[in-house]
Amino acid sequence: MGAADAPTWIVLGRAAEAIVAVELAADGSESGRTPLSADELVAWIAAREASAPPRWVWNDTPGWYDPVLARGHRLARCHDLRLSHAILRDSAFVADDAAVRTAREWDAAPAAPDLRPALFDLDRDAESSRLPDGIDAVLAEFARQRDAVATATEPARLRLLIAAESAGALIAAELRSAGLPWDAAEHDRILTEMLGPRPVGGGMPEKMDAAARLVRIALDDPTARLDSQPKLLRALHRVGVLVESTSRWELAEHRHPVIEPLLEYKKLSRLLSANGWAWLGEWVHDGRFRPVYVPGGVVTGRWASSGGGALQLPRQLRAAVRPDPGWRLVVADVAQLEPRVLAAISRDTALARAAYGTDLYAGIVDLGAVTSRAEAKMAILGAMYGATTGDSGRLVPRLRRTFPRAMALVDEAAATGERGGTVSTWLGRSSPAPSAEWLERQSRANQVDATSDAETRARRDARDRGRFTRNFIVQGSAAEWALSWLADLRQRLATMPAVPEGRAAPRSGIAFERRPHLAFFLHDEVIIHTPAELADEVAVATRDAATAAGRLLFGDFPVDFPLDLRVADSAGKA
DNA sequence: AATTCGTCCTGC
DNA sequence: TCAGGCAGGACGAATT
Repeated sequence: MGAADAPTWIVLGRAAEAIVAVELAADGSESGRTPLSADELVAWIAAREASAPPRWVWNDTPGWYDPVLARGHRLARCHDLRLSHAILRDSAFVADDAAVRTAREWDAAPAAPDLRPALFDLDRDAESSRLPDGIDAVLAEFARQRDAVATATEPARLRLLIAAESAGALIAAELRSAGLPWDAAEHDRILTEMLGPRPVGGGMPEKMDAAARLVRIALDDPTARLDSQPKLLRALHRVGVLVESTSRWELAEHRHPVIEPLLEYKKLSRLLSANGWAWLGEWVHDGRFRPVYVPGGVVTGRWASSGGGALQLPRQLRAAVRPDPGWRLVVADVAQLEPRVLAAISRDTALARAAYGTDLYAGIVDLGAVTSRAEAKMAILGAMYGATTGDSGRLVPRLRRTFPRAMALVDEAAATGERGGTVSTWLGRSSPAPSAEWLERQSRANQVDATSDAETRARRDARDRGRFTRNFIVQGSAAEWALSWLADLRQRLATMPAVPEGRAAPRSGIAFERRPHLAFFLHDEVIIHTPAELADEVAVATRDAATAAGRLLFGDFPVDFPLDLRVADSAGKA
């Protein structure tokens, strides 16, 4: 079959006793149907991908793609029906009466990460996945989704969003497969340096114990319990440290001999419990940290993670992120992504110009809106998060004069949210409707006999929701840019040469992991694991992908996305 | 005993 | 690290 005849989509689903692959032409008409046994499925997928990559359509990416990855194959494109459904169901770009909105059986929450290759166990009970997987149901949902996009007010943007979201699903699976190269010995060294040697019998590490002893001396209580917030609070009160909480920032405001060792104890205790030896043993195997990424796990479209705290790795441990011998890490993050995205989606050329080719905050200082970089940063964050008081809130009005378009967009988003309306990101992900309780409290507060208490609460609810919708359009649109960046970069890396098998980590027989590949993603940062000789080429590709993502989403609007990028032997600060 | 809630700290 | 958005994880306390 020549590329001209290649199907646009191949839809996978379950039939009576097997799996069936249905090929669809560009107009949606069926052009082929192949029954497949579980055993032959992966080989068939790989063969079809090799001839002319279609867009694979399936109910949920991990169930179908993990077994393909495990057998060493990578796929270029997919359409993830679950993720796309969640977007289309709520999108304000989609017609109110679109059938996709009422297909409730596709509302399944992101499945708890199921790492077993359950898909190919034809006898598994329906319990393990509540998502439809029968081929007729899958084809019907795909048709509903294509119809919803075709009749939407912004079909091109929704197509981009669905493609980016689906690419994210592939990337999440590949990130987990490849893992983040992790030097357990270096991690152990850091722990030993900070906490003391790993205790053999389950006791407290030396340096933590030393800090605890100093705290107990200062508290004049040899048996004080430091891990119980209420007990610690009472002990502090007894020695005259009248804090309301035991949080670090409040303790730091007091002067007392107990403060310094207590802060030290809390720091070490946190390190031990969150990322100590237990974490290392549980999450790092064969030199890789493999968290579960959850694309679309956050309402705004950001990814969440489940297990291992992948999105909260403390800075002090990043030195343990190390490439394999002969390999390098390319570590890149976008400088001030969200305000740049705000400039683009509001078409605020003044803000874009302040950011262009430089440090955005410095650019704002140059415009005279504020007098220091620190003020610029606080003002911008306040604008995006809805600060009304304090230093940040005080600075926001100055931005309103300097960047009226950008500020009008976020202010309008907040006003819409306060009224109970929904807002949408650049590509069309819409905020969820307010809860029934929220609406109930608003309407109760509007009745003539409303108590002032009810009015106060409703007002606060409304403001909370306004801050949410204000931030939603910025955070969500930034997530769309980041996904586009990642998807573009992934395809560039896929064209780079693979090194011979011996040059990759021993565990990795997977072909794409023998060429430069994504190893970590965190909102606006990416880490690529690459053979050393390709590192410079990867760095260029990473920057080019950022430029391409900006063009794809914002056309020729003059906003740029400069990267802080370095090639390194460690993800820790050089 | 098991589950949920609150506090604290980490990341963006 | 005061404020103002989005998260996850550990742990102890409260609830069932």
